[in-house]
Amino acid sequence: MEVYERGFFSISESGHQIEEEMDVRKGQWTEEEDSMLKAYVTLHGEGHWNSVARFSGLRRTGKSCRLRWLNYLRPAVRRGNITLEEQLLIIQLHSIWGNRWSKIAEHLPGRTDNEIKNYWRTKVQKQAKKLECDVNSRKFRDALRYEYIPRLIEQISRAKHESPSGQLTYGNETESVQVDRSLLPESSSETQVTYGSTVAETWGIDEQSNGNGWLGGGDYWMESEWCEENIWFLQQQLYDDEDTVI
DNA sequence: AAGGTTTCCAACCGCATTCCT
DNA sequence: GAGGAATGCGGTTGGAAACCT
Repeated sequence: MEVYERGFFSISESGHQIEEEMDVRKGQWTEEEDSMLKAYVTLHGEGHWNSVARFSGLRRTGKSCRLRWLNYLRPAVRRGNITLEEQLLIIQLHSIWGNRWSKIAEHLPGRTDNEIKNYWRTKVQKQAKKLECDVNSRKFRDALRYEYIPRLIEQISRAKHESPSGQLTYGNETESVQVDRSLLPESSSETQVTYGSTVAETWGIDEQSNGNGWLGGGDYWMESEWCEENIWFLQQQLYDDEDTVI
């Protein structure tokens, strides 16, 4: 169903402000709108979104055009599931920056802040809820950092060795993700996790195994790792730590 | 098969920040 | 420097798809 709302387009033209009232379309973008936006931006470049909205023939607001381009149409945008390495990065970077999604997204080539935010809410927060603790609580963070992630890495390594070729399936990725050492928290003597290197290095994964350092593309989604066994394990850990972790 | 519920993600909204005149 | 427009960011929501009963 098409949804229109009466709204104003406001643009600067030759130093003058022009405002025009017209119907503004809302809701899902159609293929036709996508092609119009793509064609316009390809020709004129990014930016000046209100002008894009006005002159491309799209009955959308500048904001809407910008969002659609950045989150969906931009050639650099990676589609598909968040890879394991990306998941690890997100968890790690979130522990440093919190909900600063755009900042986190800067370190995940082709991923948008919106995608990362959605991932966090639908996957990570959901698990925190299952564990009956707040996603931002020290408990949950420590559980992830000291127990869950190393355990995850162990499982990956095992899977790696169990695969017939001795290698993980990486898919067709060509980009690699690295974590800036300065962005990482201090390493802890209490954990086997050592921060301050590439993610692969950090968790003992052989970066050379696929020739490009990318761990993604395979079937190693976090979803599959949040199995009952892991939930149980984390719950036990949380209860065990009840007195020691504030 | 049908209806209800849950999940997921694209897109909207409002506020903050940056840019421009 | 001030004011207004444009852009960016993070929280929230609506609805389609998937799943369950």
